[in-house]
Amino acid sequence: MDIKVLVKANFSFLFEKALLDEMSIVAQLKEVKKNDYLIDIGQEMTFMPLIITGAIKVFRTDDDGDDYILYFIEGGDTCAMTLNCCMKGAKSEIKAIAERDSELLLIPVHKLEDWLHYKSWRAFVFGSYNNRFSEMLEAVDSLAFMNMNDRILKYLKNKVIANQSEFLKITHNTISLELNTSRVVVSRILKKLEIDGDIKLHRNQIEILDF
Amino acid sequence: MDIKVLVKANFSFLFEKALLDEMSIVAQLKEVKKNDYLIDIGQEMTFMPLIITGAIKVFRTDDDGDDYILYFIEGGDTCAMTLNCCMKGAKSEIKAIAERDSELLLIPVHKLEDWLHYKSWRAFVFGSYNNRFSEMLEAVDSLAFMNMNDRILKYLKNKVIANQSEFLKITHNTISLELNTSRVVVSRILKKLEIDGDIKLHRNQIEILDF
DNA sequence: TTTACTCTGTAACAATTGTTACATTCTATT
DNA sequence: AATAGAATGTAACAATTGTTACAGAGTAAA
Repeated sequence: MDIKVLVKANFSFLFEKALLDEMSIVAQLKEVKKNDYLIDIGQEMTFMPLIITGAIKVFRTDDDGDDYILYFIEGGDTCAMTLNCCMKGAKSEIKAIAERDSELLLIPVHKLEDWLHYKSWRAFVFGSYNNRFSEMLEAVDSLAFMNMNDRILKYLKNKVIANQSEFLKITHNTISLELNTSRVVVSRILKKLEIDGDIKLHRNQIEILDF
Repeated sequence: MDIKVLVKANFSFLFEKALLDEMSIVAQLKEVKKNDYLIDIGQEMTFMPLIITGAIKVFRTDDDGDDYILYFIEGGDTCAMTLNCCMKGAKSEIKAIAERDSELLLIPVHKLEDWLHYKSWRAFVFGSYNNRFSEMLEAVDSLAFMNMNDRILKYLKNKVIANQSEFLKITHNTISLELNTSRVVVSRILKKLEIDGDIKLHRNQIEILDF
């Protein structure tokens, strides 16, 4: 599809005309499949991704390779980490994986600063920072104040939003890896959630009921 | 003391001359005492604080009033949450308390955007966002990957830096409140850290040894 | 010095989370 | 259909963290 049409269709409510035009020239489309890596810890960012369709999940990883999911990013948004890295040419502190098949618009990093004279771009950049910040706070809230039961339920609900479906194609093991706990703990709690009527368990699939 | 002198003395290595001049005109000095509140959750920001001397600690609070410390901010920096809030006129998502007697420079919020045409200001604002982001990631790391023992030790070491002293005037109970655990757990672990030779315990004071 | 209060130490126990082990069920492939 | 592998269920136990209870030490104020 034509980039110009894509940009206009997806971002005309966000950005002013002149910026849309500039964007059409430099942006390139990238299509990724579910579970494709977008960026890993230590890698350098060369592009800033704007999400057109789909969803991305963002992880923190420790020295042992253990992961913890921070948040999902959905259509019309970007990754503040990119902003972070692009600004100082630093290396990524997170890793990002496609939660499902997604379309991204890639913007060369230097444009990030070039475009700050556009009011709409400034609003977008700062807005993205703020959204990401709020999500980081949510992540801290979960870890600092909630028990495993509630954390898993919250995780599942966020996943419903990211996938726009109450039928989640996911295994207990994957959940345990994304929340940095063990598969047995996840199975135990999911069974409890099912008994409590919050979810319904199937093989490779969890149905979220109380939504 | 004269604001102009203060601004120049503390920020001339950060900002260009024209900006320093503007800052001298609109900034006002605020001195706060240890444990003074700077901002609480739900409050609106009216000023953006730049820290001249001292240190600020930033907390997340849940619905039950339980706190969890996110990070310390030291001299020459600002609170990205302020940036966050100032930008959209939103209410604070965090609370901030003086870790020790501190001097702040208060900048009216609308200047934040006005000054974005200064290259040095843009660098400062984005740099602050990035620093805060990194510290949020550190907070998540602690919660997601570390046990209580290591979290307490890390907390103490950060406190040493914020206070520029290995002799921390603090009670076990205060630590438990800032890390959202219980006093007994803290006492138990501190005793272990003392046996391990990491710290030395005194009444109302903890000495950090392995620094 | 007595009193009241805060701070610290510690034991005993409870609750939550993590680990090991193994059985069963489902699915894809041969 | 037989087989192998993945996914789930669950029991038994371990480790970590949280709670309750109480004793004793230090400190400030009467």
